[in-house]
Amino acid sequence: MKRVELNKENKRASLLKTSFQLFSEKGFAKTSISDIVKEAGMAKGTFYLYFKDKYDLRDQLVIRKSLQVIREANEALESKPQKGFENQFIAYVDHIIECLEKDKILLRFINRNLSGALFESMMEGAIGADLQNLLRRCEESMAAEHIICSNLHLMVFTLMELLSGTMYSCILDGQPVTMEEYLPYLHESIRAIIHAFCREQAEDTENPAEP
Amino acid sequence: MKRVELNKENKRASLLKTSFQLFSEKGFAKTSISDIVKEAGMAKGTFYLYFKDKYDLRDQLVIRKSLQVIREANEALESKPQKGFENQFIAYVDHIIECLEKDKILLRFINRNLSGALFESMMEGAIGADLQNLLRRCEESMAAEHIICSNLHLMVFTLMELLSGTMYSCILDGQPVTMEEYLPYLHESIRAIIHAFCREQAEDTENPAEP
Amino acid sequence: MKRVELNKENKRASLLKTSFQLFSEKGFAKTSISDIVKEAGMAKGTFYLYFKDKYDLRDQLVIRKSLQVIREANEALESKPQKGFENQFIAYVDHIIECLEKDKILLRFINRNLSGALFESMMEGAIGADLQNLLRRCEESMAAEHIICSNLHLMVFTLMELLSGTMYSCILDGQPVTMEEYLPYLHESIRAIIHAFCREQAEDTENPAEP
Amino acid sequence: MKRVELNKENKRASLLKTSFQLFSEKGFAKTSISDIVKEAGMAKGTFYLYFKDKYDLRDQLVIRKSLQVIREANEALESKPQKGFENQFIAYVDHIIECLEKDKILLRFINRNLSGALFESMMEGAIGADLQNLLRRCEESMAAEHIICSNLHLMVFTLMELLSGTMYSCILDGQPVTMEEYLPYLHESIRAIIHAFCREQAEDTENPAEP
DNA sequence: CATGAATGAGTATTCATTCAT
DNA sequence: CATGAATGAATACTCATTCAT
Repeated sequence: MKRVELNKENKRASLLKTSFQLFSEKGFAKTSISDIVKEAGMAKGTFYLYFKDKYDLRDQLVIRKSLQVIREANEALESKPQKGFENQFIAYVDHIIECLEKDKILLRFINRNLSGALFESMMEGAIGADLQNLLRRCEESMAAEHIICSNLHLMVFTLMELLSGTMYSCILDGQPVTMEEYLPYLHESIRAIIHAFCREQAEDTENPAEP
Repeated sequence: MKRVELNKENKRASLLKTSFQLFSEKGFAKTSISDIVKEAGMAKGTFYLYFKDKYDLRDQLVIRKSLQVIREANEALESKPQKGFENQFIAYVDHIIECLEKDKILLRFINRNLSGALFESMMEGAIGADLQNLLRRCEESMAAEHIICSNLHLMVFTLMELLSGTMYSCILDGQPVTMEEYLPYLHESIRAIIHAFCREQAEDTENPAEP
Repeated sequence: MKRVELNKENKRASLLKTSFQLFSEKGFAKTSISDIVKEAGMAKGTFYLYFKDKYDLRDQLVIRKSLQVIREANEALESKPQKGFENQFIAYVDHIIECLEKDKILLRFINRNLSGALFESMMEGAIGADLQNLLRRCEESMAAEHIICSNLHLMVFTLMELLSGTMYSCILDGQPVTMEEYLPYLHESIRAIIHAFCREQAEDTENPAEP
Repeated sequence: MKRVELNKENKRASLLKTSFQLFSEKGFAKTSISDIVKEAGMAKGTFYLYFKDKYDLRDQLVIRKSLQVIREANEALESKPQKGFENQFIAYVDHIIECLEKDKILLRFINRNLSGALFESMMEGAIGADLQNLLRRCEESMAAEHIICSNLHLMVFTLMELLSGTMYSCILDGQPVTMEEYLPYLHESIRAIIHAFCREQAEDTENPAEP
């Protein structure tokens, strides 16, 4: 029964916003549709005009929020380009960390609610496109720098799993150390993995760009 | 007196086993206590003689199952000792992977239900002791090989986060590749991270403590 | 809009009526919410749209029923005014007795369920206002008759405790005698207590009775 | 699981004592047999060796506790005899008040749990005998003082109802005043009621029992 | 579009009571 | 006598979903 919440105009947005708050506070399982509509200041029936059920709402929420993080990281990367593939990648990672460190609730939310099934469906939507984009840009950078990667997909996968796991622990729990303390080690680990996957192309003269 | 004690332990074991099965099949949220006791063939009230509630049951389950994996890996490691710290660690990881690849349900269960709060409480129990043990053994190995690690704790943290994230994806979803395909890359990544954290001690005799 | 409001009030009334019946028949503790809604012909959930729980329902019931008795006694008193404070008070008491003798279930219900805590909260609501009214009227009567009461509050308290205790025994159990038999003794006792608390104002000459 | 509570010897007494405490603290309805035996440090089954059920236990408790109060008042009265029937009665009342003011828990317990049905059954047991005793003593006192009471039973009934109602309010709730403040008014009311029921016998010789 | 009253299946939890040991 | 594990009926309460207005 809070406000009338920008009445009319944008009920869907209001429901998304309210439910994000409640899911973060009380968790998904303990948040009822009743709670959401009461907080959003509308009637129960209205919920079903916009979402199929609670799960539908959650999934839309995860997609929007994840997309938002990735977009922000992309934009930040474009506005401040780095020299060299390795540095670019690390800058990208730092943007994501910075973004989620500012919005810990979002981090917790994404981590809690990002199920495998949903993740795959996201990969075929806008997020997938964005990530394809990222991969392509990586390839370009590496080509420009004459770097050969044994398996780009798996390298990104490895790096992303490392990032998401450690980020969650350090940012949210400060366990085993805070993100600030961990960051140099993370950077080193990332560089080490990149080196493990990549090698520089042999001499320019002998190998004139893959004949 | 013995008969009765035995019977109790059977009851508890039966509840744990049944609920593990149901949680794995239908998920924790969609499994009711009714389901569990019906499947286990006992009265509802009996459940409450052994567990405080569904959450208590789940936590005990996670602890038992996790402990089991770690113990198995420890035993396997002891029975087949490896040469060198790096190889030892990789063998340890391989044991865990092997163990969870055989029991995917267990992997899914642990990953789904291992919340941060529970994890920390586990670290103060038997599992914590086992992991302390592991760390100590690492230290001994490294000392014996004159390897200096910049931060052993954070190295193990990094390696474990990498392992658990990739393991979940590859073993359970086969995404982006199967574990079999990913394994060589994982090994390389592990070695790379270890190298990033460690360096060999300078000359044996002279070694004037970092000149 | 009106139809719906009306329907709601009917539902609430139906629950109150049904539960009063059941509480009277089987007692509060042995009446379940299931019983009530079954008897009232509605769904379980509907109950919780109108009352917080069984205790809330009971309290609302006690308040309504008590108010009803007091209101009736007030109305009866106004329609048949008596001469003199003492007679007025006795007439008031007789109205209450008459009213509860006709509705023994109500008497039993009020007596059983009127806890101290609820009683006090009632005293701050409509019932309190009604009783304040009664006290004020008593004061006026007494002033008009030049009667001085050493402590009006305590007198009414004393009389009411006497009334409620004896009423319950005599009307409901016929113990030690029926109300009919006891009534003259009750009247005498009331008069005696009033005399014990009050005395007539001194001599006419000095204070010529407010001419 | 407290102590072993004077093990063997006196389980019944232990159960009575423990349950009195718990009933007083949490109320009868919210005290379970589990609570009682746990607190008394014995097994559930043991309860049923001594009491039929919770209601049986409560009733025995009420009887014992009530008897105790009456006995104490009787003993106190005998040890400090008063001059005159009226003073005797008031002394008796004061003893009861004093006794219950010291043990408010007991007062609350008796008031909460003394149902009409139980009361009657008590009247046919030891308590009834004690009260008969009291009545007989009253008659003797009055005869000795040449006082004639229009109805001794109803007078005692009236006085007792007045006493119990006001005592509960004043002692336990301090409402509308404390017992200390109320006591003089109570005494006056009692004397007034006694006077209303009794009159002194006219001259001894000339007045041969109401001509 | 929006409402919110009504539903009733479903859930966790309690507890008096029994009975084999 | 004493135990306490086992029972399962019973209870309060929740909540996603529908539908008449």
